[in-house]
Amino acid sequence: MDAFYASVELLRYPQLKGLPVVIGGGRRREDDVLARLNRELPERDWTEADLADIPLDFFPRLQGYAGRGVITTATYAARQFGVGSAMGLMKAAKLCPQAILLPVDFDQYRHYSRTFKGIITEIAPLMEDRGVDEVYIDFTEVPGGQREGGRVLARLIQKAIHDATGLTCSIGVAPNKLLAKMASEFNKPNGISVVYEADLARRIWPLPCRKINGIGPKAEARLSGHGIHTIGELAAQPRDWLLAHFGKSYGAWLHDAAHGRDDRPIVTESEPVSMSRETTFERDLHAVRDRETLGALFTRLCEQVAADLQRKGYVGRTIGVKLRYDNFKIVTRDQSIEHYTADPKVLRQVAGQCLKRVDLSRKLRLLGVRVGTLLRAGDLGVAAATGSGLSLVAAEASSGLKWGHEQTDLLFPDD
DNA sequence: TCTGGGGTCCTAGGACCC
DNA sequence: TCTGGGGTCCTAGGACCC
Repeated sequence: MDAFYASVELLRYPQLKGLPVVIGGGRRREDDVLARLNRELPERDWTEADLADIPLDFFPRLQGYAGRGVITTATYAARQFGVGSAMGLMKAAKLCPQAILLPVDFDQYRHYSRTFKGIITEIAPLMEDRGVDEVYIDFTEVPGGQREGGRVLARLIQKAIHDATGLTCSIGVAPNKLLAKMASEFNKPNGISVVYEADLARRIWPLPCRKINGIGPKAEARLSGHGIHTIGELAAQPRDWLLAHFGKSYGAWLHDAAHGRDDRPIVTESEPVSMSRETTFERDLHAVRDRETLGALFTRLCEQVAADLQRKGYVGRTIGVKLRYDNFKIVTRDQSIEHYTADPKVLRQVAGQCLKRVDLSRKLRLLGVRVGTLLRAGDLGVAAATGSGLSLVAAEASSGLKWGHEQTDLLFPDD
């Protein structure tokens, strides 16, 4: 299989090119650049079309930021100061106060995301969605896909995306998804890298283990404890040694990954497993002292999840809560119920029961509500009828009359 | 001045069933 | 007194990714 990994760079203001910019936060809507322009320079009707004309002075700065937000993404100029994704904005403000702070605008991202993916599927239909700004493509069967090792097709996709959106895009091309993802990082932003199997030792092995998609901070630390820092050092470990120290499954995967082996196919369709909503409070809350605030937030989270389920056409039957205490410890509780639902009242009731099973003496920082074991709402009747019927038939076929009859009552409690 | 929100997948123990 | 093996479902926690 030949794979592409493409990710777009979501920077839309040409006048900010080369400047330190961070995107994040989101609570301070008054920071929205267009809103502020229309308030302070009302003689012009500022719209999306005028983004390139916005004077630099009108962009808010990171300096003085107060709040719990984190950085979603940052320009390369900002990263020079040591700021980057997932860093707290207040810490970033210390490192780079002059950086421009833009709020996250999910509606806008979704719009650009759809456009970007639409363009790609027109050219190469086998696309795997990996989030708002990233995709894998299998271009083995795309006409002309093999020219210059895929570079020609990559340039075509880059140009089409830029023409339609003004966004730049980094692309990695390799024999599989693992290597394509690593290749896409070689030449950012707006670059194309082609990595062949023969390049493994020269281009992949010198990289830190952390560059492998699937090795996070914990695994990196453990490897480091064994003196393993680069992918080459990882590849040099005997397979049996990795199995012994990292388990049968993860150890084998580590060994394969270090040797550039990956046979995962491109997955073009997938069903959601769960849906959730969570919120970090502006200040830590106490279950008793802030009971009303917390109760209202809790109800709202349930309503939001219910609305998400309904909008997307799903029901679920495992309902749970997530709490993060002021010491950052996370606990979860969930409960499966008999009937699938997307009813906010049912969610609130069951989630409320879950909440009773956790320690509420510590102050809370975050509260979340989750629904799992999802089913398409349209398949609800089908599952109730044929699902149960089939299991009954199977039971009778395998064990005769011994317990087939008593099952009948259990399987159709409401019919 | 600590550290968002929305996901997936894996592990592991216990209940329960055959 | 000691004792199987396989399977599924449920729950809790944790690593990781975008």
